Amino acid sequence: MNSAEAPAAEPDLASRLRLSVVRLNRRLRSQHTDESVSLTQLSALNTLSGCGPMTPSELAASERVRPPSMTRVIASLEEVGLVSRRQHPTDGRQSIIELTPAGADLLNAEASARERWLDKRLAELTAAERHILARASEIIDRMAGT
Amino acid sequence: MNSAEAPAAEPDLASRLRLSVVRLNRRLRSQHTDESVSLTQLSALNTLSGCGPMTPSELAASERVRPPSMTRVIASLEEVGLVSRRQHPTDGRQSIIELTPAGADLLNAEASARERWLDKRLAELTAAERHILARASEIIDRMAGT
DNA sequence: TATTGTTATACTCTATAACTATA
DNA sequence: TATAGTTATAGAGTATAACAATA
Repeated sequence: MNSAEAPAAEPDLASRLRLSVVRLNRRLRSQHTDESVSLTQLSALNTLSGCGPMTPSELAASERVRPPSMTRVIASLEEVGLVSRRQHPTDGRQSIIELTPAGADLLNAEASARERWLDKRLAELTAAERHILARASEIIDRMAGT
Repeated sequence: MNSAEAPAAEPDLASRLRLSVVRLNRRLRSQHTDESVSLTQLSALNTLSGCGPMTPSELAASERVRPPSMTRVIASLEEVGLVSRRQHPTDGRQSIIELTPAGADLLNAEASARERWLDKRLAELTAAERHILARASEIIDRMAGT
C-alpha cells in the first residue's frame, strides 16, 4: 500500500483517533472494581509475562513511564503478591522483578468486571468489525511503542 | 456462561485492545505541553462543538463522567476563556455552557504538540493501515458510547 | 421532596527534583 | 563521578458523599 507522506485520505484521523482512545480508556477505567487490578498494573503484569523477569528500569522503559512511576506500580503489585523481587546477581543497585504464580494465574484468568464489559461490547459487533479492531490493536501497539 | 457466542476468530481481543488503548492513551497524555489543553478538556470542547451548547449535566452525560468531574473541567475551560456560561432561560438551577470564539478557534487549529506527535506516527503508516484505524475509531466510538 | 450543580475529600496515575546506595 | 532506584512532592483526572439552591 501507499505510504509515508500524504495521509490525505483520512483527514482529521489524528483528532478522531485521539478522542476515541481517550473515551474508551475512560470507559475501561470506570469498570474498575476493588477485586481487580488496575489497567496500569495489568499492563505491567502483561509485560512481565511476555518478556520475562526484568529490572525496574527495564520495566519502566517497556511501559514508557518514568522510573518513579514504575516504583509505585511495582510496590503495589508486590504488596498484593502478584510480583516478587530478587537480587541482581552482580549489581547490588539493581533488582529483578518477576511474576509470581499468583500473578500468572491472574493473567490467565482475566475475568475482571472490566474485561466482561469489553467482551460484551465486542460480542455485539460483527466478525468483520472485530477483525478491524484486532488489526488496529496491532497498529496502535506499533505506534505507541515507538 | 461460556463465551460460545464470543469472537472465536479473535481470541483475547478484549485483553489486547484494552492494553493497546491504555498504552496509546499514556503516550498521548505525555505529549501534553503547557500551551495546549488537556485531552479531557479537548474532549469536552469537541462535544460542545459537535452538539452545541448544553448544561453541565448534559455535558457530563455526553462525556460519561460524573457531574463533579465535569464541574472541574468546565471551570478550567472557563478560566482560560474557551467556554462561557449563561443562564438557563427557565430553570434557575441550571446553566448553559457554550464554546467561545476562542474555543472554536482552538478546535480549528488543533496544532498542539500532541497532535503533531500522533500525526507523525500516522504519517509513517501505510494508507491501508490508516484506513483500518479510521474504521476502528468509528467502531470504538460506537462501543464507548453505549 | 426531587433535581441541578458545587464543594469537600480522596484515590490513581503520572511527572520532576532530590536523595541514597552501589558501581 | 555515574547509574539504579526510591522518596518527596505536585498536578491531572476521576470518584463518592454532603451540601446549597431551585423546582
